[in-house]
Amino acid sequence: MPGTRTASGPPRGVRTPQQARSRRTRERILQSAVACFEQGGYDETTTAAIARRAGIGVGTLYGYFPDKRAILLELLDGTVRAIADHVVEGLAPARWREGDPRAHIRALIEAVFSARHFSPGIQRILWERYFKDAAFRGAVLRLEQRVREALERLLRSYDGAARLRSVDPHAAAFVVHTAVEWTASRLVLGDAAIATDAAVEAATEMVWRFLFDAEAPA
Amino acid sequence: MPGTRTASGPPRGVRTPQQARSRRTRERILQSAVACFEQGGYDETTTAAIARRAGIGVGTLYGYFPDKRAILLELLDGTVRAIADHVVEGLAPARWREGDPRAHIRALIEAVFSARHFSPGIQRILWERYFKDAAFRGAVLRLEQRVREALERLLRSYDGAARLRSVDPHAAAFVVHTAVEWTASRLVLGDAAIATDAAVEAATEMVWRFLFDAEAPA
Amino acid sequence: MPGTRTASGPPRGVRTPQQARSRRTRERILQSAVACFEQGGYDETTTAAIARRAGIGVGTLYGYFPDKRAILLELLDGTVRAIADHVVEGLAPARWREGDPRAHIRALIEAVFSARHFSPGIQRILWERYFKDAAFRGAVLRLEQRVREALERLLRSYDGAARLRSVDPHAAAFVVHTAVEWTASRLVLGDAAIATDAAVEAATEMVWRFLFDAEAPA
Amino acid sequence: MPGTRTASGPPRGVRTPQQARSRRTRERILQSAVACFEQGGYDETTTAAIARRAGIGVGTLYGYFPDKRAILLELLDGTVRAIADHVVEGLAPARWREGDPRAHIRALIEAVFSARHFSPGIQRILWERYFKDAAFRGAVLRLEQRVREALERLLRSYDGAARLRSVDPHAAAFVVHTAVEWTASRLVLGDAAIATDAAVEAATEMVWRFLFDAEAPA
DNA sequence: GATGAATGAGTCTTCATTCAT
DNA sequence: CATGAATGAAGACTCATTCAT
Repeated sequence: MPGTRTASGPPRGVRTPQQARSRRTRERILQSAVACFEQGGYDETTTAAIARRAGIGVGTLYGYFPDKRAILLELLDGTVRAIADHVVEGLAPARWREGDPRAHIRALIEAVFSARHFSPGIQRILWERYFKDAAFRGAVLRLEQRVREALERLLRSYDGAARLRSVDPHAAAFVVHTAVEWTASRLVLGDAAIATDAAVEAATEMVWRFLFDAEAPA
Repeated sequence: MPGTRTASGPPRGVRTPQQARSRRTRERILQSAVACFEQGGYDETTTAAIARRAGIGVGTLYGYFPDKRAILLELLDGTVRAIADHVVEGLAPARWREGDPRAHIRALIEAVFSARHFSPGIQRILWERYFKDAAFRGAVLRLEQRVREALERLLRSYDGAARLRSVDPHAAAFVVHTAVEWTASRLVLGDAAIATDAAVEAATEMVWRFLFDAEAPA
Repeated sequence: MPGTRTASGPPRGVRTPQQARSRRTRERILQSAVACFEQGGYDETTTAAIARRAGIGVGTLYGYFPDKRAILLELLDGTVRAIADHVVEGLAPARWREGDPRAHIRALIEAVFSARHFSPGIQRILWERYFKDAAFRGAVLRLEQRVREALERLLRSYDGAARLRSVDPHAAAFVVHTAVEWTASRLVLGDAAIATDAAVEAATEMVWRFLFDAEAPA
Repeated sequence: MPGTRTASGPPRGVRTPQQARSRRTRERILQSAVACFEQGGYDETTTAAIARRAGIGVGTLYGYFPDKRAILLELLDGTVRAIADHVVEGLAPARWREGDPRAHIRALIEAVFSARHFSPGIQRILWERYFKDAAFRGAVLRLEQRVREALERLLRSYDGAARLRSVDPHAAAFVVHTAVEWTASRLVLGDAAIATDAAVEAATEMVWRFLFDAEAPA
């Protein structure tokens, strides 16, 4: 329940959005923040700039968020958590009972890539903050942890498969997750001259061969 | 004006010890910078702090480096470039003509992991700056590019191999490089509760199966 | 527009309860202000905090008082003026015609001490503002002036007394008033490890000996 | 030893004045601060204003003092502590062995009055902060405590005297000190239309009669 | 009359860089 | 060459007050 306060202190800028206008203002702030962050990075973006672009006063902004960082955290929830939730869902063992594992892998990787494509600027800020802000890093780590655990659970559920028998599911989950995450991030950030399709295909192949495939293509 | 000579240049004999001292001062600055950056991050470290720890005045520091960022760039050369050089060397096709590919892969991955282990603080700063400083990112990208190209060249030199025939070497190089790089980085930064050995093993297995292996383990 | 009447003014009967409610709201604001001021000081207390604690909106508060300072001024009238009035009354020469002067002195000092004890927080704010706000200082000075004048008048009415003959009544009034006022204030604020009784006794003795007594205690 | 630091942190603006120019700059800051504080009060004075009046940049100011409050504290030491030291000295029992007690009293009170006259603006700020800043209040209280204790010690050393026998020295010291302190302060601040001489005389008479005199003037 | 969202001027403080000594 | 005092632009955040609903 956001907005709930324990004691008696002042509401330190947590104008709970109950009215329509309020909600719209809040939304405008977030959108402005994304645009500013994308353009100039987090540190370089001033709260005044966010407010100006949102067409409001600085004070108003502080009525909705306790500080600059809170805006970023909110953005994280809206973006990264959504991706994580989707991936965790896609890793539910029940889904993998039927159908081709390779197709499943490809679908998931594709989802990750396209999700990250949605707001490349946020990706950049995400990693920028990750190394500078311990609390932020913690939040990201928790989300990643959920994904890794879901992946590990899936791998363990396949324990009959030949390839998986000889691999530590914990380490495998870590490596696979890390590989896909970073490939997607770097690609989205334009750090490589690779077509997205080709990258998805290569990543899929790598993961599939690692975890499932055992036959040489003719 | 003490030390001013009319037109003949400084005497040969005096110069050398000065240069030696100069080199030592430069070295002290770099060491101090590493320590400071590791402790508090790049942005949070003031040039005054670096100078103090190096036992010199701020002005002196600016006699050796044009600005704060130059120190970091220098550090990058000393750390990241060394790793890159080593990896590029290890990827020379000539070396892979004989011996077990899996052993080669493992050796390289191990080298990357242990190299990055050497100065985890620098790793952190490396990535922190990567997302904030375009020029810095460019420098890193150029180093990475060299590695990826070496890797791609190696893959192409194996064109007879069954597995590699069905994979785009460019994309494969990108995916493999990205996966190993990030796995090593995150591990070094303590972002995962995985033993280094297990991670190396898993990464090796993934890359090997992706690129070479075609038989199911008995 | 509910409640709008054409041209006849509001009905007599309805007004009174509104005024009563108004008075109650006003009272609530003052009480809230006292509590807030005591807790955190004047400057640190925000108008929003006062309103919240009073259970009303900020705008409403501004319907009852033109600004923050006006609330304080009102409080001053309710607290300090009451003390001053009481003391002035107690200094009326008519009262001192009969009875023991020492008993009178003691009674007055006691009254001052206990009055100030009533709301120590207000005492703190009183002096805090005194030095910061010229208008406020003026208001306090006027109240003090009345007390000093009453005291001076009393002293002059005693002009037969031996001790008083050799003292300038104006200066004496100032010194006595100032001494008692500050002793009471500092004590109430907990700035000294002295029992109130002991302080009252000492102050009484000092004033009495100064103004009246001429015999050494046996 | 000001400027001594325990651990390794940066010297947070404590440019220790060892060079002549440095000392002069420091002095200029303090003088400017006094002038600004006197003119507009502590809270209202911005660090920028102090710097401007001192003819230096803001940053320079922060090189000499960690923050605004430190400047005030320094001022306190230079002003109030000096008065306290002088008074404590004047209260040494040895000095009172010979000579007229009344003359001693008068001399001390005169000293207090004239000392406070020296920098009335500082007096105002002193009391302004006293009620707002707990640490500051603590510092003042400690100084006062020293004076009160010296006074109490003096009173106890007189234990043969008739008047003193019937008075609690602790309470008496508190009352006398408080009375003189506040009379001097209020007078210096121009809060009363009394000539300084008359006030000194009245205060002296009050204290003397309280503590020593037992005979009615003929 | 009540409300509370919006306002924005104003404050302290930091730090990379320069330059007179 | 070394030094470190001086600089001043820049930024996050607060809060008394207003006014549209």
